Amino acid sequence: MLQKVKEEQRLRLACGSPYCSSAYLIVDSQCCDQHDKLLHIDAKLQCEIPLQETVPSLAPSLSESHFNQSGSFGECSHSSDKLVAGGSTLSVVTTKPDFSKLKGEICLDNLSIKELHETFKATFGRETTVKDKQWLKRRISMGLTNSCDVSVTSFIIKDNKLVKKGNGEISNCMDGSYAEDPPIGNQKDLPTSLVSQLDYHQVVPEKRLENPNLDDNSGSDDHQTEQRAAKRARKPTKRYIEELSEVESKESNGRLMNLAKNSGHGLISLKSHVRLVRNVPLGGRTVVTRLDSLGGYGIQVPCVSRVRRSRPRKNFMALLKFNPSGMGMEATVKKALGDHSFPPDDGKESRVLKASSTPEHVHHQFIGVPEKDKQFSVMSAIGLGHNTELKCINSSRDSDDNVVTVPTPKGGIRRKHHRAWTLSEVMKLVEGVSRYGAGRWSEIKRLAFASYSYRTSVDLKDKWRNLLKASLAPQDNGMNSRKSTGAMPIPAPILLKVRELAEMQAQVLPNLSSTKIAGSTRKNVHEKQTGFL
DNA sequence: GTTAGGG
DNA sequence: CCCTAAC
Repeated sequence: MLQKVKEEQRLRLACGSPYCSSAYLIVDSQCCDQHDKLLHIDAKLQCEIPLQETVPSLAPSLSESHFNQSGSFGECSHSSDKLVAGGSTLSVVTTKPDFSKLKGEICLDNLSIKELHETFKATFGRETTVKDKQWLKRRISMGLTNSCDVSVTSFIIKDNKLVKKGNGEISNCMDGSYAEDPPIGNQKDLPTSLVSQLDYHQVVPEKRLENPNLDDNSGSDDHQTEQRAAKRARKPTKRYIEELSEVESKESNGRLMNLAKNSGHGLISLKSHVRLVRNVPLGGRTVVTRLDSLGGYGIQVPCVSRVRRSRPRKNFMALLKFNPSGMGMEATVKKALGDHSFPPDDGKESRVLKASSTPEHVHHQFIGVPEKDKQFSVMSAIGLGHNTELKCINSSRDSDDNVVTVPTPKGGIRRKHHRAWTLSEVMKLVEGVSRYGAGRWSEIKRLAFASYSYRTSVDLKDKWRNLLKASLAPQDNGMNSRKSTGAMPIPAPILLKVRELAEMQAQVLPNLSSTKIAGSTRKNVHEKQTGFL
């Protein structure tokens, strides 16, 4: 009897976990209806509550439970339809569930807890003290499949290997489970509403099924502890924080609306799992920390309000470079630079005042539409066969390394503006790749891009990646795509060369030791090189 | 420090 | 272009 009580405690605690995992739970326990029943109790209690739009990843603050990190709710909830097939027993709403038939593991596996522990250890490399087979099995399954979606599949653990069972076996096991105890109620048409209510649980986190008499939550603690240990702690990246903050701000708005809507339905407070803890001004930037259940940890992560970094027009450099009368802009550029009076970075004032100063500062003010049109016409007039000509124009202006950087809170620096790749840069890159090979980015940077100090090797690599992508993508009409993207289109011949090079590189790279290339290929390279030299 | 890959 | 892991 004591065993039963213990079992029930654990189940209740488990089911009292965030409701976002309810659907998951209920599906997962198709073969063992323990969670099922309790969940149905929950569902019954929630019957009065109107349906709400679901808000994913909204978990109650109380329970940074292990289910939170099992995966996104959306991922798990898609299997809610399984509920229909599972044959729920909603009628069991008041009495204790009959755990007597839970003893036999029905279909998942036949391992004892001890064996499960061993498997767990083999999977996660550590011991566990959890005695909940359901939990153990799920953990192992998730660990072995790297997925939270074990609910839709049944598993057998054999010799530390995971064997997926087909759906047919699942239904078999359900037969075994439910046939003994035919559901009393009319469960077939229930699930629709039940599922909806389970969804709704997300926005009603406070409504819990908790029995004060069964306050021993050791099992739950165990679960949480194990779960925490199973997943490595990872400091959230700045981007994560930023983007999450963005989402949260939206979500909180929606939540407030929900709160207002529900105020008449006897609901207790809607406690969000995100609580702003304090505001700390930091370097002129307001940093808000909050309590977040990141990966199941109740830790505080900084929460910054994200300011969209606006980007200047992409093809500005190209436009400037291709402007035949571009020299006329120098005066205005200088003036603008003076007006902006930005701090000179590492003693490059002299360069700033040179004619080839960064135009990013001023392009909003000084670039007009007529110029743009003129430049496009110039480009098309030059055509693709006059690369050398383009290069002459560009190389005289591309040698500025006057990159505007902004310090990041972390101490690093970050370039402030996007700098469009010019055609000549692209050609240099292609040439460099053909000469030194894709992957030797630092070489290419040092030798072919010596004068382009604002292009890092990473930039080269990224650009090459994009070129590759562009070369493989179907080439459409240049005019249309140019207008839509705003970026300078890559001429087809260059894309062709990129593709050829990529093809070549794929063959060359595996045989890294051979410096010399096969005759035909080498000839090909030479042709490309002469084309750009 | 470089490179590869994801964001 | 940024960031990170991995080398």
